[in-house]
Amino acid sequence: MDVRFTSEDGEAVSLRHGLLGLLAEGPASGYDLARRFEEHLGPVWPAQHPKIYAELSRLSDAGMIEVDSHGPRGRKAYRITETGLAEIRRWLTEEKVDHTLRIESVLRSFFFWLMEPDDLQAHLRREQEFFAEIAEVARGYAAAKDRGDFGTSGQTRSMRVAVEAATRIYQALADWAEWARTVPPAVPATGDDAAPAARAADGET
Amino acid sequence: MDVRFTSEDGEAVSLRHGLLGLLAEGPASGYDLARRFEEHLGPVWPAQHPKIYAELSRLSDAGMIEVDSHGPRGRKAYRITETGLAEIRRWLTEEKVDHTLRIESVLRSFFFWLMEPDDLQAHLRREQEFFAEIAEVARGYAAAKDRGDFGTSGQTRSMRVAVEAATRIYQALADWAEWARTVPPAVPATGDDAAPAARAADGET
DNA sequence: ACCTCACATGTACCTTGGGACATGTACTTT
DNA sequence: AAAGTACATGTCCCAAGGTACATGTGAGGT
Repeated sequence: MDVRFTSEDGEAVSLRHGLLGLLAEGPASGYDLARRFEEHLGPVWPAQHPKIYAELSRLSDAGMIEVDSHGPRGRKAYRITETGLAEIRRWLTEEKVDHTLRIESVLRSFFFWLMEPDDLQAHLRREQEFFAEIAEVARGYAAAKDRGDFGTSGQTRSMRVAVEAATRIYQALADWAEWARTVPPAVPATGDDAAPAARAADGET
Repeated sequence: MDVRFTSEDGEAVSLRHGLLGLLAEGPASGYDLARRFEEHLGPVWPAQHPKIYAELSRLSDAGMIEVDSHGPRGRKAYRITETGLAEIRRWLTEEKVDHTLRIESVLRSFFFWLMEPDDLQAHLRREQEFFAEIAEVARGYAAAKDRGDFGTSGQTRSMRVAVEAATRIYQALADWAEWARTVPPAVPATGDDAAPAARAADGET
């Protein structure tokens, strides 16, 4: 077949491999996958069902997956093929990892100096609470896995590893937000005007 | 003016506010911004110059920025306007934060069970080294700021906060990778075949 | 018998992101 | 004087993401 998957040099695409990975656990329909994406990968990698169905078609055309069964209301479950399994294994071992973070909270922090100190404090408090909360949820989830609530299969162990990442990252962000609240709000500014910027580099043509 | 920025309900767009934020520090050209994006926000928020120029045009049309000066080789420096400054402040204080992580390393971990134990160990070792390395770089950068190498302006303090986030997150990821290496590689498998999956739902057409 | 809700799959459109390609200018080195 | 490099701005196209819209089915309640 001739389907072009990776533009020329072989860049990776996430949704595709996410779907292959989930299908490697066993057959599932687009609907199932949409839910599992939301439940399991949700906070880490969002995916909407239209994209999922579209991607499934493409994967099917490429021979990476095939229809496993037809169910009640038009339900179509897909099964991963040897080709698909080989592809996700290749991706996991050979394709280099994209390490960019893309965390909006962090991006925003570059511009904290533009915020009123009070607004910033309130913002950081909310952020801290939020991150601490999901960190706690993640910890609870990790504990359940450690108790063996979900068995000891390879999938479960991998989930456990992923959950550990979530725990640590969210906790790190919660700690960070807490720490950030202790950073003094820069020099006292001019007094009458709270806007410290926008003048700079006085005009020449 | 009538330019529609945020599709209906007011969703945020990152590049736009990233540019506004950088311009709030003072006038800069597209070229400058492309470099600053790469140097400062690089690992957190990648942006290519074509997008930057395009976005600058749009921001200019919207009255958020305006041409500040013309330089040597067609160089056009932009300056943020009051409107633009108000917009980024509004974004910072009013717009709710998107907390999704989108970290490929973590996404991959969901599928670690598909990897050969040896490959996985090698992978985790590389990941650990990589994360530890940038964490160290970030720490060095933080130390330089703490020594006051870059002054004590609001911008610098915000940068310091952002760097702290990078430090903590990368360190968390390094620790996570190290921890993950100690997780036993699931049940011993069948012995003759190292591929534990892909059979499920055994074949009929 | 009807209604409603969860299940299930898709199309259409618009925006965003990324890479390739194109163009031209000033400075610096040989 | 020529050549190379860093500066500087952009167009074009395709892939990917996100939202809205459209459609139909089966199970369970009233």
